[in-house]
Amino acid sequence: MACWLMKSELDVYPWGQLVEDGGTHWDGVRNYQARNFMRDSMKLGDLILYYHSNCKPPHVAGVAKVVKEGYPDHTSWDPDSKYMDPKSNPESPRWFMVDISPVKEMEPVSLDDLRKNVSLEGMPLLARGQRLSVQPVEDEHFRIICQMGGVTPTSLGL
DNA sequence: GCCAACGTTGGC
DNA sequence: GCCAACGTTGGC
Repeated sequence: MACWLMKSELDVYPWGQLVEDGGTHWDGVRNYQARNFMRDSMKLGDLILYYHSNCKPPHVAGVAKVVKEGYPDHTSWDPDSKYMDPKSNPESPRWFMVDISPVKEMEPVSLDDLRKNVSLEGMPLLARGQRLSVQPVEDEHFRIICQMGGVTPTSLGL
């Protein structure tokens, strides 16, 4: 099983909304690297750190999991969607998404706390200038962040 | 609100 | 295929 981190802007789709909805399809990603992860790499049951960006402070808010593997993002050919891409269509979809569901809420772990933890050095999230909205997380880093948020990794099967 | 970083676009 | 211009992300 692989581990991931997904960013959501706090005022766009917060963790609480994911919990309320019971899950969601992760539409609207329009970056090739992120798309490739969702289309090719994310597998059923993979765990995800749910990260709130564009807020003070930015933080990890919970753990989610993949409940449906990559499939075409239909909003990419929906003329009413702000994510519409004229180069995508049902016959030749350009963009993909996965479905995720909440697993466990955690005590917020701020970006600053992540930066202070030397065990997390090398995490892509902490690299200068990075802005990938879907990114892989090493298992060990995942476990550490869970613990920082008061969640026991073994309770997640890690 | 600023701006650094970086991805994409499009002229050549 | 290069690269300047432009748009977006996202921390600060």
